[in-house]
Amino acid sequence: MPLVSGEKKHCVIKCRKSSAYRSKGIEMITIKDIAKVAKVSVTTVSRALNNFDDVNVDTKIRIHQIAKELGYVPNKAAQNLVKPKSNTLAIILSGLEKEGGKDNIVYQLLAGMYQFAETVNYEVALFTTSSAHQKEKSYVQFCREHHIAGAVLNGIRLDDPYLNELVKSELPCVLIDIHNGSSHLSAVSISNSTAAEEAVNHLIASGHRQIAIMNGRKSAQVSIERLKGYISALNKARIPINEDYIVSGRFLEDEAYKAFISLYKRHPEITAIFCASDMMAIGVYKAAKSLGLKIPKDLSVVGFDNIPIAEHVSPPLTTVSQDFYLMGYEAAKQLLALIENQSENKYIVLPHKLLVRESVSLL
Amino acid sequence: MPLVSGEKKHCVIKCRKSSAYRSKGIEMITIKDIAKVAKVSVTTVSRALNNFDDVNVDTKIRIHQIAKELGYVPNKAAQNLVKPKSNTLAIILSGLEKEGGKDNIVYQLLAGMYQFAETVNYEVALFTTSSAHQKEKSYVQFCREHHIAGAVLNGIRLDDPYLNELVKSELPCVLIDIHNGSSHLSAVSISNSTAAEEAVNHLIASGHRQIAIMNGRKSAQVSIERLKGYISALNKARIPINEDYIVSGRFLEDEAYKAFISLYKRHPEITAIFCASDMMAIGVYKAAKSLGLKIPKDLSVVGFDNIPIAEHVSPPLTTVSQDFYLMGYEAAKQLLALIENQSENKYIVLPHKLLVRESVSLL
DNA sequence: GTGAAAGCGCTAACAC
DNA sequence: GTGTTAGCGCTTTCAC
Repeated sequence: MPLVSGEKKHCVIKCRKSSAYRSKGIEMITIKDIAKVAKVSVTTVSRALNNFDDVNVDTKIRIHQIAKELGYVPNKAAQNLVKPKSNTLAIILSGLEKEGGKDNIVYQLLAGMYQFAETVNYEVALFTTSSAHQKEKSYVQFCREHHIAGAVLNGIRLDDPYLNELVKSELPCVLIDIHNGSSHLSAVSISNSTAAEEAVNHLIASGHRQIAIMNGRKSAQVSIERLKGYISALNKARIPINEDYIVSGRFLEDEAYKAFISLYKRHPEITAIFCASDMMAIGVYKAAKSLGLKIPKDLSVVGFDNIPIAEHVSPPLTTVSQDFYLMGYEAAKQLLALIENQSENKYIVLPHKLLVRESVSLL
Repeated sequence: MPLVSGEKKHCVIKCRKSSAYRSKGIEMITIKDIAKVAKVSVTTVSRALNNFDDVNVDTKIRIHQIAKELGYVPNKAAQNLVKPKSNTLAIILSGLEKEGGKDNIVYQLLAGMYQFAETVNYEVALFTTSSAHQKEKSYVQFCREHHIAGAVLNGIRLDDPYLNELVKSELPCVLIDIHNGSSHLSAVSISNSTAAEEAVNHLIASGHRQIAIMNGRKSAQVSIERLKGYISALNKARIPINEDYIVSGRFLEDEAYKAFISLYKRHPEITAIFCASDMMAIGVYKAAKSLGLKIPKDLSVVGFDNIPIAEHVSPPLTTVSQDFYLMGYEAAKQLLALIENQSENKYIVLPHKLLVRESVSLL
């Protein structure tokens, strides 16, 4: 049928042209092009490229060869459209702010997650709930739009309006630092209360009795846990809790700075402070300096996180170390389990470690 | 025509089902579903949702309403498949390594880029050229697969095998820290040679004559530029260049530590060192400590980058500050210009600043 | 072992 | 102002 063949030719030429246009000059080779050169059908090309074994070995080799020569690159959009399962994981962050990266936490999380994703041949997409789009687009929406298999969430507040939607949705999810008992949600974190308790115990063991806590945002579950640990340590040592000693720096250096100055003015009897993050500990260091207090002689401080700066401040900061790289890695791993094995949701508790440096004095 | 209507119903039910399967329980509402409820065609729905003005206002409102009620989320894959222009930018990093984030540079770049992308309603995809996939997948391949409009590249080596492919491809690109004269490539960086020259001048002005340089990897263009600045400063001050004073720490703290110890053993007459990165300066700090050298009394050091740690080491590090957030922002901006306006490629030079702290002594 | 054809969700001519 | 239709690139029944 020469007529049909002629029609086909015309069609192909049209396709080529439109392809060239659509990607502004970057010619896109499709399986159709390969099929044409190899003189087989697109079906065969597809099967060959996907290494099906119901295709002749020679044909397969030939097709792979041609694909390579033509510089064929599969079109993910087309694949996504047609494939039931996605192979991309999302990491959803509360935000990527100019001042927010100093603690290196997000970077480590990302690195761990990418590392794991790579070993299992998954891709990862990064989504931030930034100010501008926050109102318009929810996490679930983003994930659906992008054909995402599941998400790891970090830095989400307990009162986040979209958290609830997520819990109700069926999207496989792993929460970092939030332990919530929903069936398709897993969680990973260290034991924040235990870690905080150890930190405060260290202060107590060093002879301190007037111990304050610089806590983080109330809307963060870790703040709640760390406060719990602080209270527990004090209780066990039969040290009365002074509500006045509990202040918040909202995880911010500057806020902590201000909060400590105000606290110290009211309570100069304080000899030690436990900070729920190293960034806040640094704020306290600065406040102490401006108050003329020497650390650890006049004030002992313990931090939390072990960020890169912690070992470089003077005196080096005693702190609770967390492995955020591992956390990202494990979160991704749990996510995959949720996605692939339909496995039960789990709550993974990672190890932590109290790093004793030089910011605590023996009283 | 009740018959037709009946058929339609059947069809929709089928669609629903298969949709449910494909996304494991997450039911995907399509414009077809909306069309059915609104009793209009998919075209009308599409036009309404995209805010075309050739659709009746009431219909439009009604369709938006229904879409909202049904929880409709557009399918990006389908859109990408059909739309000629993409609205996603890529940021390609040399790697996301466990130990690599301490300097906070990547985070700032990301933050700046995301910030800009958001203002212009673009998305951004992050791609890392990690060890495992490096051989299999090139930048260009990734970008084509993902229907990406253009890319910002950071941390690419001059000898990167894929850099060349990129230059030859027609993908709009912005290189950070590499100034290359290709027509569809823009670049953004500070003036590294000038900045280095200023840093070394500061050392010279403080009375130093025996000045070493701890340079970065040779395969990085910034290393070349910073060395240029070092040489130029020395030349202008008529201080002879001693090849032995030029060592490399490959931008790594540990390498710099070792390199400095070895350098100092050979040349104890050195009174100052210019480091091409703060991380290396920190390595030098440690080396100095283990050598029993006091900074700045016995050794003056100037760093480069102004990473968060720099102000916290003791003594606080005098360094050249770069604004990486701005760099990411500008890179994305240039990329957009390249993509949209078909604008000429440009080389954007960002400002830098010598931050004098306390690591340099007056000789 | 291979091909024809349908269809994923969406947009864009083109007709009415 | 709205509907019909074709098609984006790919995978996948189902025939042969």
